[in-house]
Amino acid sequence: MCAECDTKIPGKASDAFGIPTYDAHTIEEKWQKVWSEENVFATSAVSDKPKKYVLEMFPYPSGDLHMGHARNYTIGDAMARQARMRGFDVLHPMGFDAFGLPAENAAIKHNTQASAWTYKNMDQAIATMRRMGFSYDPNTLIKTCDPEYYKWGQWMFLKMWEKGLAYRATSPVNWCPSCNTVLANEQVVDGKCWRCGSIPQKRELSQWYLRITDYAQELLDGLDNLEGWPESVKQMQRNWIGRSEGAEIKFALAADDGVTPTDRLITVFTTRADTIFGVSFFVLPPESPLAAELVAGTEYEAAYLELKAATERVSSVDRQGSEREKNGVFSGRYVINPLTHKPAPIWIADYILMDYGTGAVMGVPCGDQRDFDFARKYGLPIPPIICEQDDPLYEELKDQKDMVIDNVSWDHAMAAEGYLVQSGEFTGLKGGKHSEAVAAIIEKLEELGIGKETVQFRLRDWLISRQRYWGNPIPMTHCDCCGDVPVPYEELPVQLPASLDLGKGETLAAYAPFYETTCPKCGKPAHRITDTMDTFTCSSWYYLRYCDPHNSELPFAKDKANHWMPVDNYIGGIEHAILHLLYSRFWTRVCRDLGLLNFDEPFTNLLCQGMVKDENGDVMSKSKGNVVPPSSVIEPYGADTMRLAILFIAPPEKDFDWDPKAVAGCNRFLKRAWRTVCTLAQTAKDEPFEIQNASKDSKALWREINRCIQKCTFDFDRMQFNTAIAAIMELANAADDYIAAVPAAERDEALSFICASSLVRALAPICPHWAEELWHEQLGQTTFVYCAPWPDYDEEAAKADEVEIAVQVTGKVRTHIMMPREAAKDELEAAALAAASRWIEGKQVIKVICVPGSLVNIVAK
RNA sequence: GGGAGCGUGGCGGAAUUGGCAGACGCAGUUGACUUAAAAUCAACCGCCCGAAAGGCUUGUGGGUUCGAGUCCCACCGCUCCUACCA
Repeated sequence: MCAECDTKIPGKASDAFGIPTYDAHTIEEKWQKVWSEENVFATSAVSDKPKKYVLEMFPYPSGDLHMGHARNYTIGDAMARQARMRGFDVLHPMGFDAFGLPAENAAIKHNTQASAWTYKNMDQAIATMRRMGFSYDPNTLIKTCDPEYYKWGQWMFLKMWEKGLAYRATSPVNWCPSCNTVLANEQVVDGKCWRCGSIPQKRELSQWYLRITDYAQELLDGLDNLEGWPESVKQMQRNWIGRSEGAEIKFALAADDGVTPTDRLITVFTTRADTIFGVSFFVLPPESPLAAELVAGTEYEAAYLELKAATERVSSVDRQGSEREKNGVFSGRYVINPLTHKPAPIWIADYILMDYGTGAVMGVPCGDQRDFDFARKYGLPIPPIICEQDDPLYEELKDQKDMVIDNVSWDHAMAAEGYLVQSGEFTGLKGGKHSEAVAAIIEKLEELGIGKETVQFRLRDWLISRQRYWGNPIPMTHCDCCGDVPVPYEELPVQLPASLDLGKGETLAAYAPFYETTCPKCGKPAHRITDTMDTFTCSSWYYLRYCDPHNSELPFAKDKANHWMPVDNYIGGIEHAILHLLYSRFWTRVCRDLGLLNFDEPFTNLLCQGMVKDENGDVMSKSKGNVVPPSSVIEPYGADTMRLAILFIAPPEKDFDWDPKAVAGCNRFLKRAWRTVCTLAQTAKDEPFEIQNASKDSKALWREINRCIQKCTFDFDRMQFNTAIAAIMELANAADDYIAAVPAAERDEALSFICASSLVRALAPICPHWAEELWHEQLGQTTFVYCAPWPDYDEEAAKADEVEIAVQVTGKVRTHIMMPREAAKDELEAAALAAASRWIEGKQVIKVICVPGSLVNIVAK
């Protein structure tokens, strides 16, 4: 910059001391061009070095990248670059999750093609990635909407079909009326569509599923071994899989007299078999076909139909929540309790779900709050069958022969812990989930052949059909005589037609050139399946394709996947804790069982980065108008300041509030450290440092260098970039102290070089352009700093010869003494006692604790 | 209702895992340079009392220990996830 008029002076500006100005834009453009031309980010050749696969979750190209992407990719890029410097073979790829509904909506709005919109956005995102200096191998750039990629998704679908892992079924599904498609269970978030927030409707449709429930137990067990995953994510997956241990129990339907058991059995699932003596009613959901059958043609039918209609009118979001009042009607029929042989009335109620367990529940108001609420509302009995041992009720009821059927003083169900009463031979046993009472009663039921121990999962099969255009077509045909017939492998991929006019409302289902086909089996005219696959199928295996991105024979070669996988560091947002991360764990296991690879888990270490919020701690959003685009930092300060700020302001897993002042502070540091390196470079010589003859100042700086690199190396390993940067700042401060204290002519040339080169290399993964420029122009290096070795450190050299020892008297720091680092315990003790004489005078020293190199605690009374 | 996590200066956050709390940075105060401002540089910067010596301090209360931000128990507060899942 010109000091007078603030315009930029072309060429290399420098100050009175011959130090060039730090001009971020010029050097960033310069090195981005060189890196690209020299193809320096190509994946390292497979060698005998250890491998490291660093992966950031690929973006959906909905526009340009935002701060969340910038943070995600900066973390990964720093990891990948440092791993390369540490001597790993590194795979660091990037691509795009390019199928999806926003492209269709944009195409309609702007009267263009979904593909055109998608490719344009991808180009823009690629340009921003380049401007950020990210080190992606361009050879791995996968776009999931390319036929070379989605062909293999279809291929794997067919393999799953052959193994029975893909199937078609008709069942009630979540239909989003705004997106005009069905949604997977995982995609109904808070009772709303995950994408648009509309409330899905239940529809009975024939849809395609992947059998993820076959892997429920394995997916659950696998979590225990994922030590590199955040506990919160593992817990979310555990909850989602939702394993419940319990029992299935058969209740006989009573004949019309209400007391005589018939042969017709109705099965319930319960986790609380111990409470079976407290069953005072029985409940079916309104959607239950059995419920409809029981009331058909009876006086109860009208009330039932009304309840059913009312339930259907209530949206699923309103039906959820325990606050909602429970509604039910009596069916007129009874079941017989298999242990008490007493009848219980069958009710039909809206708080029971058709698709969990067996779709029938035994009502135990004493042990379950929901059943309790329902019983109170409809005046059903609440027989006490469980209570605390110190409750007077316990003594009263434990030997009771005739059933006491209610205790009107109760206002809520009993807590889980308690002991059984009024429960026949089981009275006195401890009840609760997994209790001895549960075990005893299940044993009894099994003996009688009317029940068995069983495990229930909450996880449902993965519904992958989408009635949308911009996705991967399901490679199946339907023939009137042969049924569902797979498209032969040699005809893959089933190509998406490019010319669909979405603006005119054309859909795949109504587009004859797409759906008209012939049956691969019998050759007669047939109908192509027009559903496309959920985009989460595309993102469930992209990390495998990166290992072998151009394979035309297979999705990926087994040896390449086995070499690079699993991903060593996977970085992305917590919003994928269930959806993407669970699907990918499933898909990897399917690939394993198809013989495509040899491991179970795709991601060894997972880092969920926190959100980037605005200055007030609010989430950035277009509607709030508080979005800070990456360009607003890159333009004034450059990409290196942006990268430094993102990593320095907060640890990666925490949310961070955008603070423009702190960003300016990071830019200030880069400028200051630039001057520090340039100043050191003026007296630098690349030769070994001789510590023996070094001055006191030199020795101190040498120690700081080693301390900094040790700390930095440790912090990179645990991905705590904020403290790594703090250590680099400390070294820069120490170097400034050295420069201030020692005149240029007296500076140690070897040390000057080592210090400058350590600063440059330690910061290189974080601020690569800054480092590359100084590495070449100030330190005269000819290789790329990207390929330079990570600086070494000497643990011994990082320690001071003389250390300050804290002297405590009974746990309180009173004074400090300087001691040689290797001082023996008795020396330390003697020195400390002398130094602390003031505080221990007249007291008796009971004992002295010496922690070498740190402190002495004198316990005195 | 169930689960997970967190609580440290004015702010973001450190603390080598039981050993000197507050690293590093932001903000702030004072000074230098400047006609002035910005930028830059230097010093200060948890709270209280004080002339000094000192005392207090990691949400609150208790415990273990020579020693606790860190471990244990109880409570208070916040955040996220999940939910008529039987």
